[in-house]
Amino acid sequence: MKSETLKLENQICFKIYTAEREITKLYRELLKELNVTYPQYLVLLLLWEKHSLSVKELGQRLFLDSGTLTPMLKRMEINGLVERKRSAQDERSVIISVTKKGEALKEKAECIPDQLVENISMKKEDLLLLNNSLTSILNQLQSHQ
Amino acid sequence: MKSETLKLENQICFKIYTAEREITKLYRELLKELNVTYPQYLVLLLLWEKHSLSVKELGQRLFLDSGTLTPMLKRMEINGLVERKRSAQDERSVIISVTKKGEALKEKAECIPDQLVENISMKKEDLLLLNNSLTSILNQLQSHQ
DNA sequence: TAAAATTAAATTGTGTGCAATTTAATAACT
DNA sequence: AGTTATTAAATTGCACACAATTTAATTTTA
Repeated sequence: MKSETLKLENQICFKIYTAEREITKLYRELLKELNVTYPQYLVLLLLWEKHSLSVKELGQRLFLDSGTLTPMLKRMEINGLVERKRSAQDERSVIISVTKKGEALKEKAECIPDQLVENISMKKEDLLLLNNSLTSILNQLQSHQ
Repeated sequence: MKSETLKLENQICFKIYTAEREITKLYRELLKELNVTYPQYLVLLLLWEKHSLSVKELGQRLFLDSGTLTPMLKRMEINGLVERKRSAQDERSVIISVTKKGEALKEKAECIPDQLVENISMKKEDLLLLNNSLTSILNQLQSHQ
């Protein structure tokens, strides 16, 4: 009885590990035209909403630290998608804002969610179930910090 | 109506992306004593069952290619966990076998699934639901190769 | 206010993960 | 048999991801 649960646990972790890479692979294809990675796309999604966010705020929303964000944002800056400048109010903070070029990608990206739905092609009901399950396990995982 | 589904899609992908990192973080803690990473632990799980597998077979089971496996297996070899030798039957193939030291880790690892269950602490019923949902989306994702 | 503590990014170092290419061995074909 | 095609690893190059440390700025506190 117990060992079933243990095996199941392992399966679930491995499946999440595998699903993450499959999703990244799918996004790689969909984002090829925009010349951005999936994590960069996540940053853009936030900046298309808010225009400007500090590195700290981006980190809080994406659960990423400066060790990941700093070099990634520098690459996005080099590609002309974002600007980085120190906050005048607090010189410790770095404000990231989306450039016109970055803003322009929003249009090209409009079709991506549709394409994603096509590729995954699951019933809305099943997607809701999956969403609820993921919310539940994320709450558990993140409750330990 | 459609746009809700699209948003949901994005949420699910981001949640899987986040959950994968939270799970890896949890495993990092649990595997610290064994001095292996989560992907290395997955290799060991297979080798504890089969003792010897080719790089190709490991890749098929873990959905990883030689670009990932070769350097990882070399690190595991350096740490004395596995041996790598060319197959006599087919010199193209490299056979990975677990060493005594690698075998010895199996005992230390016995408690990991229990600790995992403790940390996640979800009802078996919810775990089954999540497992089914993940199987479903993985089938969808992997059906496109 | 001066020293100590905290905070935000950046940096350093290690380990994946994968596309693309290369190398070597085997299989298939003419 | 000799050429071509295929296959299995390895290699190269790039982009995360994160622990640990460092640097600089701001707060807190004595």
